[in-house]
Amino acid sequence: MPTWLFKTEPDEYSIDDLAAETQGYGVWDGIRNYQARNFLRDQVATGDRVLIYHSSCTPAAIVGEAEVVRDAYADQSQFDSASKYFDSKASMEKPRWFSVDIRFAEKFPQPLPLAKIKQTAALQKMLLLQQPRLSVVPVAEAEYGAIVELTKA
DNA sequence: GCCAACGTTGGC
DNA sequence: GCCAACGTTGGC
Repeated sequence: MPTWLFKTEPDEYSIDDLAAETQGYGVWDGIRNYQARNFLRDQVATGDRVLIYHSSCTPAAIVGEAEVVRDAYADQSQFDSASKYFDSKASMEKPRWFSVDIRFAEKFPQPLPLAKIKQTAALQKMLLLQQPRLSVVPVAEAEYGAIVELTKA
């Protein structure tokens, strides 16, 4: 199964918020970047693993894992004029943005901070480092394995 | 809060 | 289709 890394600002929506979802899954919406959108829409699929990354906080870190439970569908927030994610150029017929649903899997005993990722030889080629502003990023199998090792207690 | 990097918008 | 201006991301 492919693995992804999704970024979120914990002040907005943290892995704890995901774990606390009473419906058993969280709606991953609000992605407003075309490259990230294309990954979500075209490649992210039910069953894929998702590493959850907390950004804009101290320390920025990979904090846990989730699983995709619903393939991409139109992000409802683009149609909501009251939402900060509203997009006047999007229509029901032609949605511009997509969301997926994910289910909390686990919180790592030891989060993996960005500084540590930068120091780890096996993780130097992570797209996370190459394209620091992308919020949905594929993770290579070997990288995933290295990350799992580093997040064990 | 600063600022570098980079994505988006819009006039021409 | 170029490119300047502007906005956003995100680490520090």
